Amino acid sequence: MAKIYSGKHTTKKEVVIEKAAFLFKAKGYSAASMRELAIALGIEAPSLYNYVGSKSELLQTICIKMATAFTANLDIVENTSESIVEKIEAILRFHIQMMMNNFNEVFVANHEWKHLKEPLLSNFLNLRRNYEKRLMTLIKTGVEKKELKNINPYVTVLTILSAVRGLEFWHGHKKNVTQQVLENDMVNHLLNGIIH
Amino acid sequence: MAKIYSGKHTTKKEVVIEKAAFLFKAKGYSAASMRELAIALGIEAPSLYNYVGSKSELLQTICIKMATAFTANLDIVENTSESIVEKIEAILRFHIQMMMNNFNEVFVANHEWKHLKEPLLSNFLNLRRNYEKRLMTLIKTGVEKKELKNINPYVTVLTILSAVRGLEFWHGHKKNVTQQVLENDMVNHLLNGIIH
DNA sequence: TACAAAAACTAATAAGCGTTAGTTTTGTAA
DNA sequence: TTACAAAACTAACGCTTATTAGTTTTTGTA
Repeated sequence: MAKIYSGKHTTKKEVVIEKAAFLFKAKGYSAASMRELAIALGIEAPSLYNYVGSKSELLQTICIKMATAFTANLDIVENTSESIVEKIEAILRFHIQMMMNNFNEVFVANHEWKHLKEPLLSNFLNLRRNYEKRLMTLIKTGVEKKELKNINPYVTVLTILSAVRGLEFWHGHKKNVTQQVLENDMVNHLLNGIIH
Repeated sequence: MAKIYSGKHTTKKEVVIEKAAFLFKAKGYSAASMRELAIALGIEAPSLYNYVGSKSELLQTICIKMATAFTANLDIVENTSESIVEKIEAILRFHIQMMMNNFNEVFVANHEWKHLKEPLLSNFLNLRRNYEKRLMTLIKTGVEKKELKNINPYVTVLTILSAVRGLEFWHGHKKNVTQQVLENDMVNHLLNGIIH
């Protein structure tokens, strides 16, 4: 029937991906159907294949896109001349803001990656592992420079990344607290726990 | 063919539930099939219905069981005469230990609850909301008693619960660090960030 | 106005799903 | 050994799934 909506600076494929992210988040990748996605876009299911190769391609696109975004930010932060604590704060705030501005896609990358098919699954997991390793190196350097307590880098990275992921819950109950308060309090909680 | 295995102190239904938790965790509730579960138990799919009413009943059992366990612990901790900080530490350690000893079921309750059907979905969410509220009250009391910094109770509960959930990742990479180190470091990180 | 490409449609396929019905095997106790 | 119940089986159901093939409609341009 209607031609699917396409915003100014987004291709139609990007519109499909956005809606897919919303649906995958709401129902999970497996439970979300292509028919459902099509209906949400105002078209019939087979018409989707004018834009997208397959259902799993949608998931792939979302997951890799997010992994790339986080890695790109880390590239930048690593090459600044800030202190380690400042770098960690910058990374923390980036995570929080990504959670706010790209909620659906971040959520899907965090929760539905297990449905990726090989070799993309391994690819994605490698990106993540690498990201975590670089964060650990950052923590380790901070400890050596006495900017941070003598903490275990692995546990610290785990704790920080997990806490940030928890913003998903906030997203559902925004009313309780503003984004600014949330961001600052969380950054403080997590940084105060590890600095001297 | 073979009669399904049944341990000493577990009914056959409990064996089915355990395997279901493992499968739901590994593949997600929707992607896991009853046929698959049956094969994992060495029987045919229809035989499952000698023990279980339906697939969704399996999920319900797991989710409610976990929610009940956490609530029961909170009941106990609340009624001790410990300080607020000690109570929070006790709760933290309980979460961590549940994560270790009932990994699959905790994971499923955390990730797959969205596939619960009404009215059980609302029931489950109420239990969780209630749990969080009681934790917030605990934090609030700690702030009033000057045991804790002047922090936002909502953000604090969010941060703590999320960080603990992140133990899922550790479960996959146990080698990096022992359970004792992990538990202590995480407790310290999260407590030091909020105490005076 | 005509033409070509993009984007929608309808119809259909094969595969997998949870689940039911009805039957046979197995294990236990009289 | 017989009888009964528990627990397995086979066969099949109706439904949903992602996807394909082939066709028609819509759109933008010359």
